[in-house]
Amino acid sequence: MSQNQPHKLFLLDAMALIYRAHFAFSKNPRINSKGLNTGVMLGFTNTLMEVLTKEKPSHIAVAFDTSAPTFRHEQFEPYKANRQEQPEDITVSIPWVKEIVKAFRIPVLEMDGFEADDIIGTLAKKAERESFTVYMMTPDKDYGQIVDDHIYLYKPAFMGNGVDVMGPKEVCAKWDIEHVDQVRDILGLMGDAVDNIPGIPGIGAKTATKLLKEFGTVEELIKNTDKLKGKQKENVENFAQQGILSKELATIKIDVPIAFNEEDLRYDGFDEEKLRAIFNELEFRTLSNRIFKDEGKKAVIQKNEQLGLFGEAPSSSPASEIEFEEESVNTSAPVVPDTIHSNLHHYHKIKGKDAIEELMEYLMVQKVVCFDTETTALNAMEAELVGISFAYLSGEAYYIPCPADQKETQAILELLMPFFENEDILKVGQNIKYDLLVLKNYGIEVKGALYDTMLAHYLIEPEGKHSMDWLAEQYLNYKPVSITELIGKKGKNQGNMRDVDEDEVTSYAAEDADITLRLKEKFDPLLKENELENLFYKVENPLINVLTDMEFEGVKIDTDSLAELSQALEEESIAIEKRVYELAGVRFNLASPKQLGDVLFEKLKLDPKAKKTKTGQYATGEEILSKLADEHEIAQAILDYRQMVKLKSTYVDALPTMINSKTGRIHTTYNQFVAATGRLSSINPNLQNIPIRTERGREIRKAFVARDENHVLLAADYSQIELRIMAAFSGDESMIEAFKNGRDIHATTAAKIFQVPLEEVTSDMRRKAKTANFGIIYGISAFGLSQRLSIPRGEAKEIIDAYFKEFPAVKEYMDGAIEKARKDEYVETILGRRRYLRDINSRNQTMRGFAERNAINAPIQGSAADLIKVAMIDVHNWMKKEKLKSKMILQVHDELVFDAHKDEVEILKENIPGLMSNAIKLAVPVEVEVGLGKDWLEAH
DNA sequence: GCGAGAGG
DNA sequence: CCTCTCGC
Repeated sequence: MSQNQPHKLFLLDAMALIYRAHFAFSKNPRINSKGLNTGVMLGFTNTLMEVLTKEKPSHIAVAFDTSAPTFRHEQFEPYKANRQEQPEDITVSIPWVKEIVKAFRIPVLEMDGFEADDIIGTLAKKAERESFTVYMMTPDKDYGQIVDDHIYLYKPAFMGNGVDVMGPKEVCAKWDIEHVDQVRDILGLMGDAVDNIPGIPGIGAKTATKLLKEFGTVEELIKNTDKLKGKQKENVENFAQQGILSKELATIKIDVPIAFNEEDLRYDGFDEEKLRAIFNELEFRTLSNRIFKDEGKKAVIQKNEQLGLFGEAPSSSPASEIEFEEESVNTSAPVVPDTIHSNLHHYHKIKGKDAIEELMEYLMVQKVVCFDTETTALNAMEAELVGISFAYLSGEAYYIPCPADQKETQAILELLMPFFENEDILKVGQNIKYDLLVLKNYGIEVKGALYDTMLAHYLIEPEGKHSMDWLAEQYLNYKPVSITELIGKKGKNQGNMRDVDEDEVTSYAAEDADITLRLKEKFDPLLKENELENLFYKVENPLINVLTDMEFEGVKIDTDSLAELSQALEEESIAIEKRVYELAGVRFNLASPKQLGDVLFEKLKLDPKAKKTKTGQYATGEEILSKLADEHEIAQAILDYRQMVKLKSTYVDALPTMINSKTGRIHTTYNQFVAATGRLSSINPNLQNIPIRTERGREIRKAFVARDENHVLLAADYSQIELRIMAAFSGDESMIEAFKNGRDIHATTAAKIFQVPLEEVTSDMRRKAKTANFGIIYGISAFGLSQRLSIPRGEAKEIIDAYFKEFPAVKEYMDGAIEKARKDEYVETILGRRRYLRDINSRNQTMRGFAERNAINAPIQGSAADLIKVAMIDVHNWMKKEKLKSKMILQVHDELVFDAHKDEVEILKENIPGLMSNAIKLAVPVEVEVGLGKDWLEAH
């Protein structure tokens, strides 16, 4: 065999896997029509199939114990005597399992006088010498002693735990020992109740570890009892022999007289006829369909052939070389992703009270359960439930259809209520806020901690895609059933989940829950590695509940005043449009920047050096038109027209159409996954860009009103929060000083950079300083500042130089941030939220510059986001604790808006600023301003 | 997909 | 610097 071909040997401990399957099915036994309990056979076959498809061993064997006594019984009579009588189901199942293994054309290894451990231990060591990578598949911890550079302990997935592959490092870490050999010493000292290995009395896992750290082996310990004290000394001395014997019993033999013959263990595919016959006998119809179905067969068998694994596939196939150079099973991803057809799973449809109640019994004893709702709409506030899926074991999921009859659905939910309201079960979901909101509309308040896989990935890879399909492919090499297959492409003609065949929805929904759960397993270690656990568990996940409540509440708008405004804007914009055509001397589409550009710069020739956009059009942006406005009436008219059209189309006319017919209010959706800096964003509609700067814009703000006469709007906003964070991070004395004394920060900045007393700061100086302050936060350049202030680049540079001279710590901080980014390729916020800046070392000036500005801006903008997120959680919890009637309804980056009950205005005003200021401790005072009013403009 | 403009 | 929505 050439070195190019894979040497990947899997050795399975049949007995251990059989016991495992037995216990997995002991709660709900599977009895076939002949009264045979087939749970063990099914569980074992599934595990075997999973190994073959997922890990693609080149060689494989299954080892069994025999009933003959082994050398261990001869050494120590009570060995394994403790073990209860083997359950009858297992005794009956063993011959079946052997037949199944044989039908897979996998060798069955057994030898009188030796246990499966010894056979596996011996073969593992022999195979390693033949340059195999060996995986010992067993949940039995004793095998740790055999683990070596190329021998791994492969614990199959079980009860919610994913596959666990342990090399020497992991084994040593698990027991806190120096060398894997010491697994024997540990077991020798502490004993093993299951196998009735006695050990030394009074020594458990902890003491064993401690003693071995000092003495290394059982033998050395016994020689040095003089270094022990008291009862421990006595025990070790009195039971020395028993300790030595225990170690011997726990030692897996590696010199069993068994030959290692490579060719015998090579896996060549299964015997279809035989396997079919066995499955028929056992009545494994689903499994049979899956394996023998044309698609399934292709996936299982041909995939392997492609990889050059089986038969006479050429050994020089480049794909196979690349594919199998990998050492670790986790990285040897197959080329073709698994799908619902090729992957092993059990997806069940659960219907009827009895079945649901039975499922509930299982759910209620879990610690971690994933669920997912299927609905009729994308908008959670308008969606009806079509079904709910649950998963708590990888590869296993349940789907409960919910009928269109809402009474029946309500009755189903009644049965599920104890699960959703259980405080102790971790609820896992992909974009779980959606599901919470759907359920909330059915009157269900989901309680207990949440775990959103989308959110997990957002923290791990802030700028990545977080859709389930994408994550499944990336992390699980799995291609889920696509939603378009079920309900068609997005858009007008997209079907409704309600109309899809129930079995198809079952597969789809159950798969979603299953995948989500499996993603969690992948993300857990990544969150830990990147130190994101605190942010994830303490901030982002708890925030989901806050956002759910806010979205559920929504906000009231005054449609009458908007209708009036619409009318006024309509008339005025038509008048201005007319005026523009008069001035231009031609009619054209004013709403088309392309046509406008041609009219302004080709026909009217307003600017011979007119700038163009990257697509070759003339640029007609606000900045450009503003410059022309002094000389040309048309420019100002266009600006006015644009403003009116913008306000009308984006707000005045759009908002009333977004009112929910049931609640009469507007419910935005807060997106927790899109802003790379950690901010929230708001869509459908975006309530984070409601106008405020212009007179007309403020009219729109006035239309956001309190819920009724008993309420007012209360707005609380952080004052200069990003600048304060900059001051705190840089530690700049004079900036911190200004904040501590509550001075006008922009005026103070102006006084410093223009070298005048505070009283002599003009409004123009203040404006420039204010722009400079914002620019600093954005990691600005002299060019950027000159643009914003419409001043020459040289003057802008002078301002920046003066700024850095007056605030030297700010300059240092900025340089340090870029330095850190260059080293780590990421920057982070106060709570450790990361932003990766992989272009920071790019040779492309533009890309590098962009990354450098981000290195400065991201930690500041992101820390401000961290702060308000924590504040939202704190305020929300406080309001809940106080059982207030008032509701938090909006968040606009540095501002929170409340629908405040008039009776509670005082208590809110007293508590909210403090909760917001103290959410995270900063080295500068954090100020919060509170306003009240019947509408948002007045409150702000 | 882009330009423009609303917000922070 | 970060978004979202509109109309072309």
